[in-house]
Amino acid sequence: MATIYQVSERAGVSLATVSRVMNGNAKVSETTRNKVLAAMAELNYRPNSIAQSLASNCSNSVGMLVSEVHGPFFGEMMSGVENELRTAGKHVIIAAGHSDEASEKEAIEFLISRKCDALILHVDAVTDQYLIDLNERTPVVIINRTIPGLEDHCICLNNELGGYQATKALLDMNHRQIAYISGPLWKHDARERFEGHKRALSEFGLPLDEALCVQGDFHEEGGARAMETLLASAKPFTAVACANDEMACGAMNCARDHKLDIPADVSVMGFDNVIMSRYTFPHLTTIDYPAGEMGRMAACWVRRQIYQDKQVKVRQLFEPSLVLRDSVRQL
Amino acid sequence: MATIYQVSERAGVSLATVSRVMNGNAKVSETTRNKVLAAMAELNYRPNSIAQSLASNCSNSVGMLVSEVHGPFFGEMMSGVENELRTAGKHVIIAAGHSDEASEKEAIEFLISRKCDALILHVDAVTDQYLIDLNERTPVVIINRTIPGLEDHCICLNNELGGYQATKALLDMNHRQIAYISGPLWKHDARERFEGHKRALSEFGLPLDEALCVQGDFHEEGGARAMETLLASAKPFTAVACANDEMACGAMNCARDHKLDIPADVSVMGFDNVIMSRYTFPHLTTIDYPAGEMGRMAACWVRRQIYQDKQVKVRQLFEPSLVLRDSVRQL
DNA sequence: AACATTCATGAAAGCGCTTACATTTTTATC
DNA sequence: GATAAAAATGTAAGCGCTTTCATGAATGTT
Repeated sequence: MATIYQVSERAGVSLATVSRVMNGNAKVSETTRNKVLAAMAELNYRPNSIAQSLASNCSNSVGMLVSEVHGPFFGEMMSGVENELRTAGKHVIIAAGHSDEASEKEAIEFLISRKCDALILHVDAVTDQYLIDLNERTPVVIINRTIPGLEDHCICLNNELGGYQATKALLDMNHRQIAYISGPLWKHDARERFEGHKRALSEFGLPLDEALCVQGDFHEEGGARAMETLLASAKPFTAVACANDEMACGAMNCARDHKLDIPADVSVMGFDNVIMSRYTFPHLTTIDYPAGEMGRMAACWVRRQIYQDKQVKVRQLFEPSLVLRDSVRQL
Repeated sequence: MATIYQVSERAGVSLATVSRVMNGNAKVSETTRNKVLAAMAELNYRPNSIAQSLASNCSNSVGMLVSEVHGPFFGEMMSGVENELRTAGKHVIIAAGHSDEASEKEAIEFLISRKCDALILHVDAVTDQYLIDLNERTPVVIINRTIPGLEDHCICLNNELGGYQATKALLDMNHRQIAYISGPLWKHDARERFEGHKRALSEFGLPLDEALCVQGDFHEEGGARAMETLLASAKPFTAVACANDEMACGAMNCARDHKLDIPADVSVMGFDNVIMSRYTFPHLTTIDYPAGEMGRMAACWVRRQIYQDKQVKVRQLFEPSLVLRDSVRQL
């Protein structure tokens, strides 16, 4: 592997000059630039990115922490990040936090030890204060969470609005007895979505019926279990809004096991518009969460704020939107 | 950030000694080791991994190339890799190849420029020879493809066997008119699965009916289109084996649009046992592809062969297995 | 006690770049 | 053509580690 020194020798110039033509940040005469370029080509020179990083104190890498590397949701997000960052010549180091505080912190330390220039985080378990302190150590951009004092580092979906839209859609289709399967309420997004649900109800002058609200776990099993609970309670309902698509699937399966037809007997609303929701039967009516685009924006944030690429525009707030499919019917 | 120099100063020893206690590869007396450890702790010292990489010529990073970062299949695989590698203190750089030759090559060059110690590749578009040459430049482990001459670098699923199992299962349930929706036949895995299908048929003394074989694209749309073609051809069939789950979903949707009940009117067999297959209606009977485990094994290969961790065992050949659910019925 | 071994440590030369500063060359100005 | 200013290039000091080789201390041997 050729080094910058051999290039400089061959081109008959100094190291510094070669470095200059590589980085294009200082004037080099047309003649010498061509000599250098020619030497590079002849030697098939590739700069050693590690040496560059050490000398420039910039690793050109950004860490990304997600709850789980698998899972449709994060796939889209990582895909958006990878795409955007690679076109900028940066690379993504992936780590999983498993929604567990110790594990999230450990993953973050790992990424820091890797000298990432910035961290893109989708974390649940860690506190706001931790993130604020972390940001002092290394720049951070946070997806799907608003941290007071760090607002300009957050790429968010209006979860409350999504929760509202979901229940509003049900209400607009004349449902009045609407059950709700929430996510784990210690997660802010779960709470926000639930808030939206309540707002929609109250807008229609309906009280929140505690007996129709059950907490799930954002997974299929939890959705099924929650549905079981709802069905057992004997409280009648015509529709159930779920805080994510996986739980909606669980709920649908459970309902089917009880010989209920969807949507004839009960309508089901999801949230996230995960790929899978197009494959369920019936196809799930849900709220779109633009995860890929939000990932991309997190990457844009990094390009702009860390790599000083002021060309790229960043959008921080995203709006969910209703996706009508077949699991909800008009009453 | 403290450097090794400051640690050595504080501990009253030389740089070399500090380096020795860090790496544990040379004898250091208990006394000095403790002094150094203490100094490290006091200074909250973290070695600079970039400097380590430059000096040791080992980046501790491994590149992983998948077709798409999203997609359930690759999520599992990346998850397996990430897990295994992180416990070994290495990191994963992710890139997407989009099943396109130019794009795959570009991604590989990108990973190489990042000085990855090894590359884990899931590629379709690139030739065997390219991979053989590539392996001379940088160690490569290949998932889901057998390269002649590079067999010991391959982590494979017996796709032919999977194809066989799928059709055999259908035959065992007394289906005799079995349609087949293949993947794009320029992909080896698609070809292999198809071969398995043929073997099962011939084992039962059945001829391959060309009119019942149609080529799909491994995506939902292609599955739907293929089913449309099959239905239009007016050739009767009682079951359809699909080369992956996504196409099976497309086929099921198409069948449903034609008022056919699954599995009463037509049985559908998938392949891959992607997460989604548990959410479809009816739940898809399919062939399990242990993608997560195979990813993990690729990582183990790297640990063993590249990082010389002879503790870890590597398994290179994986067997698919039948997952019985609800989309296939006994005749 | 003299010598050979072994063990622990230190000195210093890289690894392949970037960049501040110094020097030389070119261009502009009168 | 002399001088100043600007532009191009070179010199060399890092960046924070690893590792070879040399040195000195401790131990063993007779």
